[in-house]
Amino acid sequence: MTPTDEPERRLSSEERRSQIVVAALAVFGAKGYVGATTDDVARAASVSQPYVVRLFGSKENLFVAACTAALDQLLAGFRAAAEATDDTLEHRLGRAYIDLLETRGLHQTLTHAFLLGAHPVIGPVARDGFAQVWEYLRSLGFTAEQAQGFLAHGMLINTMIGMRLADDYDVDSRVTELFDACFPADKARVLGLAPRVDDAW
Amino acid sequence: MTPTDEPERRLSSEERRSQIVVAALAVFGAKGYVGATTDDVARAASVSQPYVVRLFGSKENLFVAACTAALDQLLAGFRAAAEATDDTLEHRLGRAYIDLLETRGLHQTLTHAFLLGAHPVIGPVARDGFAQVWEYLRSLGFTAEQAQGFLAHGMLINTMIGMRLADDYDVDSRVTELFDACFPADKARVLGLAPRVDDAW
DNA sequence: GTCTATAAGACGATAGAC
DNA sequence: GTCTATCGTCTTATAGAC
Repeated sequence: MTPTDEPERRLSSEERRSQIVVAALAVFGAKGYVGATTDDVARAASVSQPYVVRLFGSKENLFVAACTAALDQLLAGFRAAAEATDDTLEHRLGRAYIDLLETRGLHQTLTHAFLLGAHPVIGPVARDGFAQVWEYLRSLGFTAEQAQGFLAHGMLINTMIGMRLADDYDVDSRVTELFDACFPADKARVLGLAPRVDDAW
Repeated sequence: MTPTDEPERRLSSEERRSQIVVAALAVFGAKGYVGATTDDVARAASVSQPYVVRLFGSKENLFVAACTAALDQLLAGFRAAAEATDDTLEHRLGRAYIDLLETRGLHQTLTHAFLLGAHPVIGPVARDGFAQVWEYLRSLGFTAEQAQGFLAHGMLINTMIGMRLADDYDVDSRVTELFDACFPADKARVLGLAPRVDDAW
């Protein structure tokens, strides 16, 4: 009988699903919902393209599943940070947000979803997900103004990550200044975690 | 001889180009670079699809042209606001940014470009455009922290517009609160100008 | 649970007429 | 300056074998 860590063993449907969702986040994050193909995702997950479609029913479902997974991870990260006691609550949450860069494509997949508000299926998912984050921040005691400032900073981070601005750090002095202003504390960590232009998805 | 305002007269190449760019901003803004087709743009501009390709050479060129036009309008709006004297400089620029919602799709086309940093052609265009805005703000006397806060707020606005969050205003109380926090002064104007879910592009 | 083969459609781009 | 017709490619999804 094959040991459970054997690489080529058959995986359970659930294992494959979450494995494919991880690949989907990276691919959708880099290329967007329409720009990424189900074949891109399949290759990144080392399975065949029809199997991806078979497991999720459609590309649309896969994207929604990826968004849901991203939001779950985001809220889980926030919850863990909220329970810690070092530093300010806002700083802890901010650090948690940056730590999530380790899940490649998470921020950008969500950002892509946020941009597709006119899409009949993705739009509602995006609005609902965003509202959940808003409500969670408010439930932690953030005032509306604090929550707004926190989210604004987050959206700027998303933009810089999406632009692959880290590639120009130290090369282009204008960008260096922006990074320094944005991440007074953990600039180094951001530069280490940020995806780069030639990162494969 | 036909008067110059005759609707069906032949337009000069330059006139058509800018007319198509206007249509492209609306379409790319709503559907994204890959999601929007050259035929979508052609229909929105009331010309044939091959003609759009003929005029711009490729869809990629058209998108870059749309981004350039968006950035030009943005900087022009900022420059005009900088020369006024009512209100704070930051408030004037903020109002100018919101006024640009009248050019349908401008903010979102730029945001889509910002998300495609990994794209070999669009990525550099996005990074360069963003850097131009950053430098302009700094040249106006904004400190790095002020410019960062201003841009962060702008990115949050982009997100709310992209999500079509205005559709839920007054219906969904969570969103109402966010809007109120974001636009203490000109909430009504934003709600009036923001694109909605069923806006045709 | 996973693959190969493939059908069906959509899209960007070219050719060529007017 | 603008259109119609069309080619070739890419992509999602289905059928069916193992």
